[in-house]
Amino acid sequence: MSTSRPTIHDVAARAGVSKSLVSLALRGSPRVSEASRVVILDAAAELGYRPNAAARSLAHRRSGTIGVLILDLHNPVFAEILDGVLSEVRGRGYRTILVTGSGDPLLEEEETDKLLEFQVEGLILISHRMTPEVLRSFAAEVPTVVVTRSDGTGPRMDSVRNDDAAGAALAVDHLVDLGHTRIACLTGGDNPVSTERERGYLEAMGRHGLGGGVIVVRGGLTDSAGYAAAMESLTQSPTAMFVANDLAALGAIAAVQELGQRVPEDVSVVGYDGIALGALRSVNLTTVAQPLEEMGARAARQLFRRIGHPRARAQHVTVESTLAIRGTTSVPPPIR
Amino acid sequence: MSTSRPTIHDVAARAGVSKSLVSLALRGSPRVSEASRVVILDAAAELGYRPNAAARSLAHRRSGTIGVLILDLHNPVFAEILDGVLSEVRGRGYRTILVTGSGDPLLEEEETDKLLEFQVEGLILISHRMTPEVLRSFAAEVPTVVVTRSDGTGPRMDSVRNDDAAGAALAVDHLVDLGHTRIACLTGGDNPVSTERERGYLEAMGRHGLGGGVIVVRGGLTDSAGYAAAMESLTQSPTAMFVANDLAALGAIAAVQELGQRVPEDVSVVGYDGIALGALRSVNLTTVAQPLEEMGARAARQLFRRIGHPRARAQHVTVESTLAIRGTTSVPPPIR
DNA sequence: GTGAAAGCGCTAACAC
DNA sequence: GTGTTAGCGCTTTCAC
Repeated sequence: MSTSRPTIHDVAARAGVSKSLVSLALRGSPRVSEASRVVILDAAAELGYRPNAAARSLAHRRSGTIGVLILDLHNPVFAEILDGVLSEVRGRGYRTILVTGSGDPLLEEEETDKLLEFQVEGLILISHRMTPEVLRSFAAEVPTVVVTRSDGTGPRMDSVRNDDAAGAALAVDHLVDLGHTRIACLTGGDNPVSTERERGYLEAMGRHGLGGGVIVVRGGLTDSAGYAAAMESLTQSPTAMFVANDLAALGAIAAVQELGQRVPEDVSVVGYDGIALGALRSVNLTTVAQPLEEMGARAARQLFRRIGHPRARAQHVTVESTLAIRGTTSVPPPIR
Repeated sequence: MSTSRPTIHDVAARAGVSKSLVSLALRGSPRVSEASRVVILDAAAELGYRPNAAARSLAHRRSGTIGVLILDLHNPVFAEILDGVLSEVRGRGYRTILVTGSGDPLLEEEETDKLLEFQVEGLILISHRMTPEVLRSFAAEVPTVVVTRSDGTGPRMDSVRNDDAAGAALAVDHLVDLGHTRIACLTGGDNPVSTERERGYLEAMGRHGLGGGVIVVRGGLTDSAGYAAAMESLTQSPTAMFVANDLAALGAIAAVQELGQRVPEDVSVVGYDGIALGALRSVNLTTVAQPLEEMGARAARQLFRRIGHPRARAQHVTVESTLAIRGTTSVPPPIR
């Protein structure tokens, strides 16, 4: 019954010792005699004793947990970053509490609030959508690392990101190299990451003397948003598309094919992120690939560094993204 | 500073009232005068007071959280089930703690242990891999709902699943209807769900008089496992494949195409799960679709029912899966 | 080695 | 309405 979970007190009674000795024994203190250790551990096992994390956290004044906020469980990109985080966190004896805010700034703030109520000792925010002020107020309370953005700078706040504008330029350069000039940009909407990618596209187009022929269509970061944006962009007959992320790029490919055109023969498509799914031969998506797991692992390492030294200088890491040239890009079709 | 977070005591001092009144005011009790209410709320805001969940949980003797274990963040199927769970949980004033065990029974047990240490009031296990005994021991401590399996039955344990064998039969029937006889089954490995799907395949094949021509290849539940299994199965020239899940089916399609064959003209492919990605036109995967969100929502509802009535009879729900006929299946190629 | 006692931040009677 | 008091389950001095 959850109404009567055995406590340290019950264990002590059964073992015929004091509460404090049980506490010591349970945490493997060397100052406990072998005899009592055995008795206590046996009693605990027989009773099915399970420590109460709330009580421990209260008494110990540290929770031994870190909180992770992720944008959206549907996008595999976050699962891959999270893998990196978890592999670093495990083994340090910390546990992770995971929440999602689904891209809603208010919900995200609420969820992060709850994380702090749990007394997490650190925060990793993966693609959050909160305002800089909100972010700063969290970072003032607890060590914080922001992944995929660097906008919110401030004390006690580190970041890990890639250079989205530079990544976008890689994509555009590749398409221009292939001979494309009518290159559409399907944006990811109003969020810093997408805005940067769009800016990188615009700058690169300008650099190539194509600033007059840009095609920008507002989209989103999901497959269906990519589908819709691609449909809209196709009225302007681009020969190539640079899409805000891989998921949307998959949607864009669907749209192209649905209109009876082929990828890449009629329309080339480049995504962004480098999700594992894109590397599958049936998908074979050309994309700007971020080192996702590494980003997660670095974020976790930075966090523990800061938990150790709360007053350390802010550290902002920019990782290198690379162009993964696969099967969805080729030379443009002959002029029609 | 996390070393000096303001407590209810600080708020009381600043507002010039007692701790208990602060506690009452903060939880919106009507027995607090408007005047003190304002003073207290102001003081709390000025101090940046944030309640300590551990302390509240300890005093209140309920944590207000439920724990969810999911198999794998990489498979979108779990994100979709989780959507259903979260939409039910939110609004009931409960919070959710999410952990993953990555399919490792020991890790899963550890993670679930931690969930219980957090004093979660209920457990939703989505595709766990733990043994029935372990499962039962958890369910004995806390209301538990198992999703996608029903094997572990016992008191205080509900379940939501689909009939995997029946679903597999839908797939085989469809392929046989189209005229296929050389139908391979790419299994998902040694786990109850995959085993059931394989059994359904074998039974359906037998029912159609094809029991002598079964082709079973051991695979897994990831895209790369599907790819490898498909490669292996193709040495036996099947005209159709029933694959353990959608993710693996995507891998299988990649393999078929890589060998220069077309889907569905040369080889038909049927998946299982009904992930949103499969509905995309560029993917257009024929599959046995489970009502994923609904499964999550029902699991949450069952859990709250049981939290309310811990001794209620176990409730095992089987939801209806349907065949989504899309673009990866067609009649077999003419005999070569 | 072991136990008694104080206290972590909060809630919940019960007085006043 | 408001304050006092006694815990919730655990850790942690500090005696012995």
